[in-house]
Amino acid sequence: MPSHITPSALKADEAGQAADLTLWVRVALDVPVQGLFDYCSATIIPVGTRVIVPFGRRKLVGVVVATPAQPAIEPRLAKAVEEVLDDTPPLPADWLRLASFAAQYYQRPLGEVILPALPTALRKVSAYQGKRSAGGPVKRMDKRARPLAGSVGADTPPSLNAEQAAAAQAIAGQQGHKTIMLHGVTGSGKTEVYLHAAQAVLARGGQVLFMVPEINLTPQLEQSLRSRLAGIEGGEMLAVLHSGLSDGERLRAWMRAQRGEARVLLGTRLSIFAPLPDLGLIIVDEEHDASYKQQDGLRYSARDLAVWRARDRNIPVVLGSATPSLESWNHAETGHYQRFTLAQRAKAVELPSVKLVDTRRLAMQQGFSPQLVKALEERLEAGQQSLIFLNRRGYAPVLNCASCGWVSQCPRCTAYTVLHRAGARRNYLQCHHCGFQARVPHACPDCGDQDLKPMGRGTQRVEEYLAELFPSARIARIDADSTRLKGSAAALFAKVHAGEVDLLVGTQMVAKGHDFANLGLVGVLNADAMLFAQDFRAPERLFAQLMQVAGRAGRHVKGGEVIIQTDYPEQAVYQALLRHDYPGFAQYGLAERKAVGLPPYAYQALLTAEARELSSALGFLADARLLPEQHPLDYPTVAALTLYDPVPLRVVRVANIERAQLLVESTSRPALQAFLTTWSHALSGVAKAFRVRWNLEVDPLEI
DNA sequence: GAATAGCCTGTC
DNA sequence: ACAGGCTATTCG
Repeated sequence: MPSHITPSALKADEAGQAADLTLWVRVALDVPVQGLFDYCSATIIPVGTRVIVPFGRRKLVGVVVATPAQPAIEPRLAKAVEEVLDDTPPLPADWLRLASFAAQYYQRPLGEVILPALPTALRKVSAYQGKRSAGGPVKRMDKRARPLAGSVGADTPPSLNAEQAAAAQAIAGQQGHKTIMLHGVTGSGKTEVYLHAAQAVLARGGQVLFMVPEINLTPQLEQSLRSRLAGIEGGEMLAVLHSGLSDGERLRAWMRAQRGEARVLLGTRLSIFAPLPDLGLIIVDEEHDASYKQQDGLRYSARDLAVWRARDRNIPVVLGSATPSLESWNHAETGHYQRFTLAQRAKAVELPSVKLVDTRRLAMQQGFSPQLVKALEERLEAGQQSLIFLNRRGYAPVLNCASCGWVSQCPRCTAYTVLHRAGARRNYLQCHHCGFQARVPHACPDCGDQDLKPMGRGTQRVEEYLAELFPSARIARIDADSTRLKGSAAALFAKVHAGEVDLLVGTQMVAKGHDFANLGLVGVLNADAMLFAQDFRAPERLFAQLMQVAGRAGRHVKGGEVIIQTDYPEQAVYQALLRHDYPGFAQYGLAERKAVGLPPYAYQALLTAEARELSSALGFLADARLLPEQHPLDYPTVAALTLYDPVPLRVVRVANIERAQLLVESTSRPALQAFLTTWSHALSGVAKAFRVRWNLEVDPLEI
């Protein structure tokens, strides 16, 4: 891709031939139309520059991606660029390469990748034209720029143990591209390795991109990065980028990254699209985490793009996790990634012991086994904290009529409504798929019986039961409901850290990041529900989640303990957890995947259709499936390509929209890619006829 | 007969 | 996506 005007156009210009005076730019626009749009310009506009162009009856911000000698359309049909937005430097060539790779790989028009990747102010015409635009967003930002965050005391890096030092040195000394897997249990000190390696890269003038799954859950990381960087030299070297920022803050962080003022960018998945001219190292912490996968719009994997970007820029990338994805683990096993293992906990506290409680023949009380209750008592007496982990919020997952069997169903979704308690007389039923809320009926709507019973339990009910069991214990609940208000999550966590809580009930929110000093026991309820989710990745996710939640116990107290209640203690996942044996679990999981031809031994894409009628969604998918047979000449001959039967989604109706999907699979990634390119272009035509919305996801995480 | 919802087309 | 124009349809 040329980064300047082409020689032929320049020659013509010099020669002064009237016909050839015009310069041409090829512009990417955020419209769901395949292709790029050519405009003429009187001045040279470098590739990577944003421009305002007329498009139909409106104006749009676009990005110049090429400067062709001749337009692809009849020259007199082309319009002229209206305004060149040069308040930012042109987007760098490597950034454009990343965007066009993502567009190709995820089967999207280039403009639909490039423009949404920019801060909103940089892609809105109204930010540059009109009454409130004074000088454009960048000038306005620079004008009101104030010094960022007060100074932080520098801290001295702790010394590394032998394992940490080996990993840090390998990363720091790495010349050129390499993907390094850092496999280390919770508390083994991965963060220290990242920080050491990052410092080495900073010292030789590189920028570091540090990605985490969710930034709000790791405030400690931001703090330690800040204080560590303060020790290097003056100035504010850290920028933070995530979706929780306001538009202005986001623009600021983005500009500081592009201008090279920020030397370390700490961010969530979207930060993979930040321009970083001196990028020298990418770190992907908790690389297995599903948050790296964007779930709407361009469905990219920030982890996979990080590996691509690092290879493209010829720099190292570190993938860190206690429970790597099987995809990454397989790359390490086959030698594509270099693996470092941190086997010891850095602070010399041993791993918590894991116990499986076989619940098949036990008299359970409100979901609690006698063993778990006894263990809770003991920890209470010892003055230690306990955590009950349950991945189900609300009071009870369904309300049920004891006499006729009626269940509380969402009128808009094929799902139950969940019973929530919100104080006396304020209980309600809520659908966790569409948000629908209803009052709790006094009597069964079908038979009028007043005997309506909550079935099963969620965090609220567990909290209630614990209060009954241990009346003097101080209990807190942390889930999406109790942390809805801004600041309430931080307040709850602060109470736990301050030792004002004895028993903590929580969903996966408590599993990530937080380091509880006085936590001795973790009890896991209802883990089996996760194990038998239909998805083939369910055991992998369960293992990762339980490892993570288990890692909360005994980080500082001795004799940390994890009790998992299950009906299936013999399952490989639980057996591996007993031994803290991720490699064993991974080996087993990979063998299973290989035997049935699932990823990483096959590549997948998922076509999803949404329509008012299920028959339209299924009809669209059925026709889509027939396309390659009907037009064999258009399609590359793809060996080992399977298009499965269209099937309704497990939760088929959400908010009165019916959903179905079709899985495509191949043993060859290039073959699958070639097929998808032809196929996706043909799909829009079929979709129109069926009046469906559709989405094609490459490398889906859930199928 | 005009008001208006749905549908088709083009966007350099 | 979005705007514009076209047509089928409904209502006073």
